[in-house]
Amino acid sequence: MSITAQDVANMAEVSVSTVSRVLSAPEVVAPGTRSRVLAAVEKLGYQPNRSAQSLISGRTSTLGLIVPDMQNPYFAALAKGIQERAWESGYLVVVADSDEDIAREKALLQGMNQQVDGLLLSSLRSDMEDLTDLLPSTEIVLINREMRGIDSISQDNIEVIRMLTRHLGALGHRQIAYIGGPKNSWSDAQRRRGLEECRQDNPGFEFIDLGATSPTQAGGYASADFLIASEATAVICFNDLVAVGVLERLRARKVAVPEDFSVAGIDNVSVCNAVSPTLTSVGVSQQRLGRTATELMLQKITRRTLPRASGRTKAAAEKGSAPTRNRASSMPDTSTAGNELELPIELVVRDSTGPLKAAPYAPD
Amino acid sequence: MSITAQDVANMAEVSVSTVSRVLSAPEVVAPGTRSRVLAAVEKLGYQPNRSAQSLISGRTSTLGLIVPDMQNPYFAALAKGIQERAWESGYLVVVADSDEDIAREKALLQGMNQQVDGLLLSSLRSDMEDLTDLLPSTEIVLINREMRGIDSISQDNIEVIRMLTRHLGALGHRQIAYIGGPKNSWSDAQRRRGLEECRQDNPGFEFIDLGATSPTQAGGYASADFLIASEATAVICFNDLVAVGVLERLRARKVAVPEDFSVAGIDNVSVCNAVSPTLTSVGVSQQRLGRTATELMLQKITRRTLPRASGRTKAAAEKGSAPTRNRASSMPDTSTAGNELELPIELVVRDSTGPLKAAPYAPD
DNA sequence: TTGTATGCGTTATCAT
DNA sequence: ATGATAACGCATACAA
Repeated sequence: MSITAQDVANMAEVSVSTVSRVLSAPEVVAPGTRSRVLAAVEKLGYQPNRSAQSLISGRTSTLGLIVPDMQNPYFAALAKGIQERAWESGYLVVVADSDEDIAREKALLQGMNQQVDGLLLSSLRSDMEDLTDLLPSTEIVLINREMRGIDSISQDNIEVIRMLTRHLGALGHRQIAYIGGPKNSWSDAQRRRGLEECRQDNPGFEFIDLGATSPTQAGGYASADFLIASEATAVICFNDLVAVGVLERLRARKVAVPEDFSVAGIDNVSVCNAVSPTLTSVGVSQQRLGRTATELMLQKITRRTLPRASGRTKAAAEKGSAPTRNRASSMPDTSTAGNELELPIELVVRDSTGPLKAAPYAPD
Repeated sequence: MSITAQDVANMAEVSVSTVSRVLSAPEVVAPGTRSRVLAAVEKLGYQPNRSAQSLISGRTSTLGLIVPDMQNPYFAALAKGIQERAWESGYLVVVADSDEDIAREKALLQGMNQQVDGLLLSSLRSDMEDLTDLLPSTEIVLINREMRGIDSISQDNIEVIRMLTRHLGALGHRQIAYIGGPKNSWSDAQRRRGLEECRQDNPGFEFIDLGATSPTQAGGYASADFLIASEATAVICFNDLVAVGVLERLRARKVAVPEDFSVAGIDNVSVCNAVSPTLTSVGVSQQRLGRTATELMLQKITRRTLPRASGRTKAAAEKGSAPTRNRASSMPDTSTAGNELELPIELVVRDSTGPLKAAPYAPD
């Protein structure tokens, strides 16, 4: 840490400015001196002090990511994709876990805000206001949540429901239940919109609302009994974790899957292959989603030319370029303008869904 | 970002130094001015520029974490614990994923080194040399790997094997197989030592080496056939992911668990509850391990009084205080000196292990 | 108790 | 093409 540009300058017998130039604009310095400096850099193992660079440039080469739960495989995969893409562009990623706690989320937002060039926010529960406060100071990209005026990229949850409905319909199911997620979840709201659309498009179908549950295995476990008690022959779960919980409870109650019920999850996380029966699921690759979100963030950051001597605080808030809205979708999107990013939604059919055999489960 | 201490100073009609003092040593400034400054800070929403602070102090309030795979639930949980504990002390955590790639790991080591106050390295595969190069410039804590001269904290893998052996032995098993992990894995080496110890302590037992595999579900899937072909009635898997793969393959081959084989995993990650049969496993809580490692790291960092105007590069390398070695163990540890940290190892028995019913699986 | 001045390591501006 | 010098925002030794 203690070896500075001055040390290099001494060894190469040049000034610090030349050292700096060799690293930032090599072509402008004479080949002779350049190689001399480079040699010194190499020998001393000099690496510019990032803090000093940041102090001048106002940029940290660091991105922030806030997720509700790192242990949830969905967010783990997302984080992996983000970190990967960021690293390719020389960015580090600070990952923070709000533990599904909205107060903690706000604190993280505040705490990370100034130390990163941009904030990637995944499925957060915070209000609009909390975000708009930060907006002038930090670039923000929302993942799986859309708010007007803020860039975002999300899975097309309506299409997700459509695909699942079509799949289950093709298997003969007409009574389809839905186990929902947290009430303030944007994804859940979208999925319910999808259900509504499907209800109207498919008069022969019945969609049964099994209410909300926590987006975990435990939540699914607790909801499975509602499913058994319902008229449904198939169920769509808020996410794969919930679906796993449902499978577990169904097994405990000796209900066969997919013979008695077809169970489908959403997101297609890795655990789908680990459970038995393996779980049918649909979604975009989280890693790709993460990469794409990061891509967008990097564009925003590098596009922005930072004013060396800018106006006062409030001036920055006014720059408000028309925010781009992006949607990961398998269908052409009809939204406003800007760069549309499309990610393919994959439906992966596994053992937990099958043809409608008979009447739904009825205990003897 | 653009509001500085000068702005606050102007509003409070004091000098910048007073502003700085109010925040760092409030008791040394007159109550009147103090509240005046505080009011201005509040009103302006002033937050000190971290880069400027870092430039002076040489510390970044950031920790680095390198894991081989964030998607592996083991490392996800570990990262969660680390992030949590770090946040409590005002530290952010940069998480990087080497994707099991040793070259990438080296690059990450290099790249993060200077931007963090300390590096938490989990199960890395790098050579000793690569680390000792960094040692003078960064504090390092190894997790689940021990190297002389470097602080580390790990699960007591020998005890882990002992507990599993005792458990399986109590169920009547005498032929126990082991499916190992990566060849250069420190954990795997420890576990094999544990097996060796058990072999000597339990003359009636036979331990069967089923070789190495990748530490994934796929690895377990591929190894299960060796298990079936062996004399074993029970198997200990390198980790839970491998165990899940084994279960899957056994199911595919219509081998009943635990009737025909008892299957045990190591680490007790969350997926143990999701599979069927639920998986018996043993290990320390990853989150606690992460917290403890971070605790140690924070102690190292804050203990170190950084010399404002220090000697040259090499001088720092000489400080070499006797490194502490820590081990998470359920038994008192007899290693050298310093702070011994003990974490309880939990054995969680689930459905995948059971009493030896009859002869091991033999196809009709 | 408070203000002035200096320096942290780097980049950018201006001379030369 | 290169070197001196001035910021960047903050903390601190020293002066008052």
